[in-house]
Parts: sequence; structure tokens; C-alpha cells
Amino acid sequence: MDTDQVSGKWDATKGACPTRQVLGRIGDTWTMLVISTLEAQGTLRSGQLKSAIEGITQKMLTQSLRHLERDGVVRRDVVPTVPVTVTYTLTPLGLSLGLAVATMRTWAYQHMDEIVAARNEYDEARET
Amino acid sequence: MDTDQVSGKWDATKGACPTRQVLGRIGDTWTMLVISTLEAQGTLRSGQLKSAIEGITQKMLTQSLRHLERDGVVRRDVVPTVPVTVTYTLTPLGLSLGLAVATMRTWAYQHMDEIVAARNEYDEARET
DNA sequence: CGGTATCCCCCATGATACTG
DNA sequence: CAGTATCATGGGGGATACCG
Repeated sequence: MDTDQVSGKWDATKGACPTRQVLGRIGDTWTMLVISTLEAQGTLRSGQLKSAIEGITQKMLTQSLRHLERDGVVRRDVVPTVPVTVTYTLTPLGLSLGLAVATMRTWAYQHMDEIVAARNEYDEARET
Repeated sequence: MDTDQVSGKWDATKGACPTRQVLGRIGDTWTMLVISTLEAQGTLRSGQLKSAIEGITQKMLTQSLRHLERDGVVRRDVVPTVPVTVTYTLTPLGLSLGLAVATMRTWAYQHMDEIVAARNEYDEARET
């Protein structure tokens, strides 16, 4: 049980650590799904992303994409057609993040049943 | 519900998919840190967790732990001393999740600098 | 000590309408 | 089609006080 100092420099449990911000960004519901979708389907237009991710509003989609663009995770390309065409693509950094996100997604998929079972058991033990 | 399925598999981009709930739970800021801490340090008391995770309030800690307990990720043990002693431990399911979370954490560590650089570049390009 | 209950505020988010 | 602006709201989460 060593401490979890990867580099000895930063500790993610401390508020000022940049990783905390990174994890916070990743933690965002829509962000994960956006990355997942781009990873699975490659370059997509804004509208395609919107219809691919059920329930996301344009506002949230744009916001997520801006954040990801700022972090260097996605690249935004504008083609000056009329009407304008905008596409989003994962950068190399984004692709590497996509792999990590895929790991989480895979874990969720593989253990979904266990979790649902655990929830049922927990809930049943409480309603009586 | 049928629309939630693609080739017999669940699609995480659909709202009703259980993986979405799982990812949502994982996405929670504190939850990730709680799992990380338990993974790194093993069984801990409530107070130890609270002081290990900078900035978390008791309310949020308890809430996170309850959710994780419900999902079968952590086990809660109560020793009837006076005052009462409560410890939390990752279950086998929780340990496997811990590995996935560690992957994300490692990614964050490794690419922190790239992200910070990307942000600076992005911000500079916008302030005139 | 660990947890619950209560109050309350504020920000993230949704809805809507509008521009290029 | 992609994005911005504006307003309203609700619930997430902080502070506090109190139980077992």
C-alpha cells in the first residue's frame, strides 16, 4: 500500500493539481460521449454528433466541443460553403484519450450486469 | 427501448443504456478520487478518506460512498466500538474499476503538460 | 466519530429566439 | 447548418446543527 505518487510531483487528491481539472473535464457526462463517438466514427459534422448523442442539446454539445478544442483534444475545421460546414476530428492527443475512455466504456459494459444486480440487492434490503 | 439497441448490444450514446448511468457515476468528480484513494491506500476509515481528499465535504463523501456501496464497488464495515468505527474497502468489482480509473489518472498525468500548453495557445489566440 | 437533516444559494442546464 | 444570446429554473452542493 504505497502512496499513489506517480511522479512525486502532483497529487490528484489535492485541489490545485492540474490532473484534477483534467479528470473533472473527462468526468463531464457529455464529454465522454463526444470522445467516444468521435473515436468510433471518425470525423463528424456538428449535426451528426448532435443526432448521434441522444439527449444532448446544441448548447451542451458546443460547450463540450469548445472545451475539448481548448484542451487540444479535438480539431475544429470550417469549410466556407453555404451554409457553412464544420467538422470535428480527434487530434493525436484526443486519440490517446479515446483509448483510455474506451477502457472505461469497456469496463462499464462488462460489469453492467453486476452493478445492476448489486443495486437491486441493495435496494431490496432497504425496502421493507 | 428497442431503439437503445444496436445489433443486440447496448449503445452508450442512448439515454436509457445502463452504461450511461455507470459512466455518469464514474464521471462524478469525487467518486473517481474516492476510488483512487481506496485503491492506493486500501481500507480506510471515513475520516481518513475525508482528510485524504482535499476539499470534499462530509455530505459529498457520504453520498459518493453510498452510491459506490449500492453499486457493489465498495464494502462498508461497521465496528460497534464507542464511538463507532466505520471502514470502507474496495470489493473485487471495485478493484477492477480501480484499474480502469488508474488508467485515466495515468493518462491525465502523462498529458497534463500538453493540455496546459494547448490551453495557453488557445487562450492567447483569442485575446487581442 | 460517522451520519442525517435542514436550509438556502447559485450555477449549470434547458428552452427559445435570433444571426451569419 | 452552426453557433450565440438571453432568460428562467431546479437541483447540486455548501454551511450548520443535531442524533446514535
